[in-house]
Amino acid sequence: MVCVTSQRRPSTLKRIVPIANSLLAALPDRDYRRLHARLEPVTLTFGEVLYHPGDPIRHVYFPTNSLVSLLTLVEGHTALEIGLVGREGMLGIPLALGTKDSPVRALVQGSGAALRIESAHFLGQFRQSAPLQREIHRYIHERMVQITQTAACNRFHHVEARLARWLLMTRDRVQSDQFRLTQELLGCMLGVLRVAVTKAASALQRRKLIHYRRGQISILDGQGLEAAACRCYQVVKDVHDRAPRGHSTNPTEHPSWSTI
Amino acid sequence: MVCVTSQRRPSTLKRIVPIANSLLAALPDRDYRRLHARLEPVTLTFGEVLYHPGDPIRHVYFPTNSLVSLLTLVEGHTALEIGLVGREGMLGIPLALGTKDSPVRALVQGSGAALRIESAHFLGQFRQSAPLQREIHRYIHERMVQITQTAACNRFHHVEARLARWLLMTRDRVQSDQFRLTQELLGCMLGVLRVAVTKAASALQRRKLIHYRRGQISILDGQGLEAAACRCYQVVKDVHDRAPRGHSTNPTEHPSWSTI
DNA sequence: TACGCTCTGTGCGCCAGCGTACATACGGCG
DNA sequence: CGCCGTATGTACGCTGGCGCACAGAGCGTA
Repeated sequence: MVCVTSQRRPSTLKRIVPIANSLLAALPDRDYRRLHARLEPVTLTFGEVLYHPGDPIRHVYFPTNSLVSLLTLVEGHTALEIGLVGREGMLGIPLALGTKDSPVRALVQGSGAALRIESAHFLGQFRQSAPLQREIHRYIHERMVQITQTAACNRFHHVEARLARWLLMTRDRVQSDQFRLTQELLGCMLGVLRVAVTKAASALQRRKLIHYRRGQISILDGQGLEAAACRCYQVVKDVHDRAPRGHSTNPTEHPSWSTI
Repeated sequence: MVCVTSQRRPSTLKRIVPIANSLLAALPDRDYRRLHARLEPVTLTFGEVLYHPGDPIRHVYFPTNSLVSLLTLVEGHTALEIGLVGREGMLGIPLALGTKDSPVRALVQGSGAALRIESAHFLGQFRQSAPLQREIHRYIHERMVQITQTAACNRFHHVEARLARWLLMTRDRVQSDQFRLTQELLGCMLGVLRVAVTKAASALQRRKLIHYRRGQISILDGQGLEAAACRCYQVVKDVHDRAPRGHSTNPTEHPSWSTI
């Protein structure tokens, strides 16, 4: 596991910490240290909105154990989720692509920690560090695949399968079989009415795949849930797992979402 | 209008030609010339498949007056379009992001010309030319917005509005009010049955917005069609139109899709 | 303990799009 | 000219999700 000691510089992190974000963990020490000087640990709380559509991006965020979902707003309509970002990713891709404003809303879905860096500093680092560019480019590709798959999934698959997929994706990112989430919110994510979520969730619960109680949800049978989900889950996961990443000293270092 | 003479090098293009692809046209002369040595003019014909999902990308294409649509395949299902590329864009984004394989199918929708370059050469140029990087980054962002909007559109809007949007998008890219296209194909694009397209197209025709006859479609009333389409059309168009591009000698050079 | 808020479950009429089948129109070709 | 393949139009039963309304259930708080 990659660790970094902040011995040479007075840092906001006083102790030896594992790098709990995959993008950062994949950087060579030299590049990470440079970045680290500008990184600020923050706590994200459920419901917080990090980006509003059309507003300038102030910070780039690297979630560690928090979870953020990206929503697109369609004229009056309730939102639709088009991306889910956890420790495997980052928020603020448009900056890396030369755009100042976020086209989407970033909503904190699971409270937790993240590292953030001011936009100007991020851009400076991004220009300097080829490894950072590589990692971020890889992640952008991953996210494009994710959006694409989600688009098709939303079009073709039924609520129950999509719900199962969403739960699995969330599990992978928070690395836990339990998390908080109301059906109301889930409706937004999936772009369906709350009642549709209720029906689908009830069905999954009857099949003993999940347990649901007042916003607290537990996955009881991951295998079964994967079977209930559409293939879209595997497709996106495969793209992530197969992607080569990091400074290739140890290729087995990052085999899956659940590894740093 | 930007023109390039190929006076200093024996070139595949023997005469002075306007650069009919926006991405290329936005490059400074120096960068364009370097690229030009490796560019090969090709003719794309309707139905041709440029990329198969999972296969390595052999060339990067810059359509000039051809039209290519990007389709994602979902297990057995008929395809779903998630991008439409004309003279304003390029094919082969994954290469620029460090991935060798195309995740989507690229299907030639409208016969016409394009410029292409071998992947290895493209990567060389991409690494060398900051303006090329800037342009492509801008375009990647544009395309992410496009996919995002399409995802939401496919979820929320009805076939008739989506059809209208698709026709307008195509018009912008081929710069003509007429083009060939069967309802069968349109069904794939929109992810609906052919009969649904028939109904929607008939409705638009009854309203004198379009004229349809055996695969030959004409837009009669662009204004009316825009009114019939969902806002998604404007949203994506605005992102394109507002984006600053090119070597900023003449900012009014590229106000819209219909300008080089 | 009682109230109120939030979250979840159920019912019902409605409609867009599905899936399928079949009918018609156009146009190229022998 | 007649044939055939392709493109388009129409019909009909089915179903998933919409939109709305309302009922119960858990939990915090006064």
